[in-house]
Amino acid sequence: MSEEVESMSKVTMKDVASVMGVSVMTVSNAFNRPDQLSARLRTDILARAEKMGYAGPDAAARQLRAGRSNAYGVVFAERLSYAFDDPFSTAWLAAFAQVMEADGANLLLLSVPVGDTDALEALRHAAVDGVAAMCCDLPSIRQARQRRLPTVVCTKPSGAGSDLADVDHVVIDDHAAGRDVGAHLRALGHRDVVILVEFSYSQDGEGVERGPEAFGELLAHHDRAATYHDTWSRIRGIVDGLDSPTSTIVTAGVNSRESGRRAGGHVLDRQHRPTAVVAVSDVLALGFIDAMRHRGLEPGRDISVVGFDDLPMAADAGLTTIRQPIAEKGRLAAELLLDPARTPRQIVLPHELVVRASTQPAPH
Amino acid sequence: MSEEVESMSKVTMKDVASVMGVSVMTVSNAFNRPDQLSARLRTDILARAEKMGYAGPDAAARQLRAGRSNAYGVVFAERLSYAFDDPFSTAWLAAFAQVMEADGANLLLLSVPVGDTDALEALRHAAVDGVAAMCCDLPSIRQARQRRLPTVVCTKPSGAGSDLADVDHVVIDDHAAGRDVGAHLRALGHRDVVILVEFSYSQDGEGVERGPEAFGELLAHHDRAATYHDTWSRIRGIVDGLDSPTSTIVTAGVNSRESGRRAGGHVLDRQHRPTAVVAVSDVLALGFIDAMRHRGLEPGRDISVVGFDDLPMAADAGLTTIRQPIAEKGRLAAELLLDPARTPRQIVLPHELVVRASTQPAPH
DNA sequence: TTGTAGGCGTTATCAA
DNA sequence: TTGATAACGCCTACAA
Repeated sequence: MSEEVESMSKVTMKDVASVMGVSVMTVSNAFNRPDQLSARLRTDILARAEKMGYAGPDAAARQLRAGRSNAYGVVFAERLSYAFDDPFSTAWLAAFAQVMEADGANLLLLSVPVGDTDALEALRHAAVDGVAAMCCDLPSIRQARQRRLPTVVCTKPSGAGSDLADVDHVVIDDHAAGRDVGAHLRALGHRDVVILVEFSYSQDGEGVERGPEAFGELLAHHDRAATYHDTWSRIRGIVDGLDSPTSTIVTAGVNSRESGRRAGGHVLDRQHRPTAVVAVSDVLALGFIDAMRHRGLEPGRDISVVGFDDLPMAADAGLTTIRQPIAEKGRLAAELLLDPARTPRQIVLPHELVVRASTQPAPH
Repeated sequence: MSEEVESMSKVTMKDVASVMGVSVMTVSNAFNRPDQLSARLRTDILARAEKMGYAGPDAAARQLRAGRSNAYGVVFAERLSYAFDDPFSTAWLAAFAQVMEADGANLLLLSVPVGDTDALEALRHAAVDGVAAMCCDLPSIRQARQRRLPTVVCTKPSGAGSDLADVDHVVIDDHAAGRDVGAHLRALGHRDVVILVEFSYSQDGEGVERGPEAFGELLAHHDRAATYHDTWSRIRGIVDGLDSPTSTIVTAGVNSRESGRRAGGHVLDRQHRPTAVVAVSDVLALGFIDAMRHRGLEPGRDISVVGFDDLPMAADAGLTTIRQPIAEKGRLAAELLLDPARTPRQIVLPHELVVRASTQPAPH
């Protein structure tokens, strides 16, 4: 029915303008400035544009002209499916999104797995006005900063890379939090502690244990690590707080309940059981508790268990944990991004040890 | 230290080129085509660019030039925090993201609440190569199509808007699913059924009831509705399956467990309790079960309960429900977007009534 | 109320 | 291996 169907190529403002016998500017105004032309003309132009198959002002061209995209990137070191599955992640995102949304800004989710150079390239090509990193590796942060984009991270890249010392951040003092946990367990008399961590240290597979003898090496690695800075700091803190070198580190592979359950199995089925287990996240800790219950063991009574984060389900499970203001982290990160003038831009939020039934005095 | 600090304005390729005494093209190649120039020159250019504060090729300009953004939009009719909180939503997103990720594409999350014209504008300005709508209102779909973007929806805009009849989609037959539920309950002898829905019909507040007399009006409304098409179809199906006009519709306000709990309270505390309750989502159904348990009632024994979706937690709760392939929906939506040639482009996936302990024969 | 000129920063093409 | 030119599609000035 439409007379002027363009047989090929994209219909542009110029086409619409020439067909209508008006200037390009008038067409532009018809779309963006209704007050700049007669209602009648505007209606005609819009109708004709529609009929011609004009798609409306091109977003990329408009962004180039405007110098901004109205979108903010969120970088994950993990696959995006993790971002949607993990309770910490979704809570952070919800808070971050709420602030962005209120400002009419959109979210661009970017997955940049450690070592994935293509993804790092994609980060370079993403049209965003700023970047927030909930958890990410050093190269991502460097990439974002090299692009001169406002950049906020939510775990501090401590130790490694002095070039990142001045990056904007919203964090907690993970080392102090770890120390609180260690001290708590020590006060309860625990001397034999397993630390359950999510990542794979070097080539360690799931369930691999590292005894005290490896701690020096581990902590040295900490300073060079490209990611997991919060976890490393926590571990260091836990060890400091325990003030005893008899802890063991067990790697779970990934940060999930299922993973914690499996790694927990390894820990529970070995000959010598610890009196306490600290997981570097609630999710892992809850998985460990699953493993305990599966074997008829009761957290607190048989083995004390501690997590990190204080997710809602931690309370339900009676899990002793470190509470950190997850939503506040997301909210502030978004606000720092939206308002470059806002200060301070390096924020350390308070954490709190929440003692519940899962930690009890060590036996004997 | 850097000699050539530009005092103001943005450093561009041209600046770098002139300082280096090479052409703009060479600088461009230094960034994008390492093989097009000597390694030596490339290194020099990159180093100088860095020192000059050049941010790297501008993403918007590059996208304009390339004609694509490598990002796909996901439109929600809800606030983004809902997208991260709701289990159905996160499951769909995880699957959708997985496919996109594998293709190196990014996700742009767009919240377009019903009636929010600004957000609709934002959708027009978003630089994306395609749009998927997990749940969204008609105007959003129209906007996306008007932009001539590949568009896929995951709930069919049935009835309303014949202009949308040919939109690509990945759906289930919600009406048939509803009918299965209705028939199941009817076979069990249930004649007095409450349908718990998430949205607010016209100005109805939370817990407002609509008796059979309003059904005609409700279903007529269905055909004009701008959103919630799946829910409307389900309701219509349930009523058809029950084959009796004695059902009542109760609105919960939003689709959340908490909301289902509260609306469930209204239903349970009224004088006349139904023998069965069908919620249009598992989340609502689980909330209703919470409300029952809170009053010492047992699902199935005291009141039969049915949900929709078959989330993992539905199985744990022994909830009879309609299983739909959530991840498959997300995966296929992404694949349709990424491959415009893929057929068929209107997919109806199978659903299945999963009968569990929460539905039992009606008393007496 | 409408039109004209110019540039936003890149990159494909083709020539040298 | 490198360079000049010409779009890409739009919108801010400013002029009429």
